[in-house]
Amino acid sequence: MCIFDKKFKSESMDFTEVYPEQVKTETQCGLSIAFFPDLPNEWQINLESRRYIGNKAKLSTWLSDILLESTNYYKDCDTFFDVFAGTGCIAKSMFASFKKVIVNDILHSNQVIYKAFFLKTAWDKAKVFNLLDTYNTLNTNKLPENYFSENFGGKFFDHKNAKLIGYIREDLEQRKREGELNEKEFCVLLATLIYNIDKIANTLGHFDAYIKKPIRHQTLYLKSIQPIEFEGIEIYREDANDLVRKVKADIAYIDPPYNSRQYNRFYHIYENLTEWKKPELFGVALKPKPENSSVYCTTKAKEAFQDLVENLDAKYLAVSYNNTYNAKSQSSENKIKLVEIEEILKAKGETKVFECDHPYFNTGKTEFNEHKELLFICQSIRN
DNA sequence: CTTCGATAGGTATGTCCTAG
DNA sequence: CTAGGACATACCTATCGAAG
Repeated sequence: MCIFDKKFKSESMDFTEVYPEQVKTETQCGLSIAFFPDLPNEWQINLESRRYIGNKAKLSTWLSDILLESTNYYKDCDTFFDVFAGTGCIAKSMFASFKKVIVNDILHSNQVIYKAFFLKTAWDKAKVFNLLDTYNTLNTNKLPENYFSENFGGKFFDHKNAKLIGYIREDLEQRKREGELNEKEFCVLLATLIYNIDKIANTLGHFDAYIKKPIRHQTLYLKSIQPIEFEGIEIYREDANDLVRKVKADIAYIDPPYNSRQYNRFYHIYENLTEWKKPELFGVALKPKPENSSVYCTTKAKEAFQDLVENLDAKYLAVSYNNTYNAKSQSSENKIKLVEIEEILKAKGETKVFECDHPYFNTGKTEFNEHKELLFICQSIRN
């Protein structure tokens, strides 16, 4: 058994003193030490360590600097509202500066991730550790076939890992049903599963398609996520245009999808795993019937954006944009033009634009010689 | 101490098909 | 013809260790 069981319960434990031994222990007993502060990054799974389309993690310093400087946040701003929060990285970077941070995203999986990382409710860490330990030491050869392995085995994951993932998810469901896990504990475990399978998925970062070449086996080992709990967090899973009619904020950050790529299609595996309703699946990529598609990925994007801005009750609006509007492929072309964004924001209030050279990543043949990440800051004219 | 090559990690688009 | 969905995938960069 692991020495951690006992030590973890001790409030006054000196982490630095026992630290090198603990790192070794971790690999042997499968118990994650990710909840311990001051450990090197390779032993933690952070909110940022996730593959996600349009991920703003690398821009968060630039973004928050501009945001905080240009909005006088320290004088009269208490509430930050991330309307399309995605990974939640930008929202997290605001915890130190605001009393209240509101996050919203339509995807179920992102919801679980916010609860796991941010929610400040009581949970039994030792229980979570022990369960992860159990999962990490399972004999994967003896696991039964299940929904996940039957559908995704040999495709998005190798068969062994798919069986393990399906087994763990089913086990979590049962423990939740029996009241053995509270919501926070369940979310931490499920988010941990999501973050770890992200690392071994047979894809190029999303689940719109899988790689057809033979799958290289990688061991699935669950390293615990490291929550950053925040008292002032408020979590929603609503249509952005509905939600803005209900909440108020000092600063609202708007980073919608800008091209026709639907996030619910990219991350259907996580949605499936989170909801665990075992839906019927279609097509080569085994996606369920579309749910929670975004109007921002369609030709109605401009109208939706206009409606959003008009109804948003915030002192400041910050809007992210990049100039990928001349892509060769129609699917990647921005649905809202730069001038349209400017126009809509200017009607709302005084608007400034900031730009940053963002080293673009591109698998295609379109050349973005001057790829820029833009940030609009609009000070709302309050009536 | 410097350079080079291997490897891991991260993120985006190209292209075809079909329904209306 | 158009829009959106389905299917498929590449390339750049940071890092680390070996070699010079």
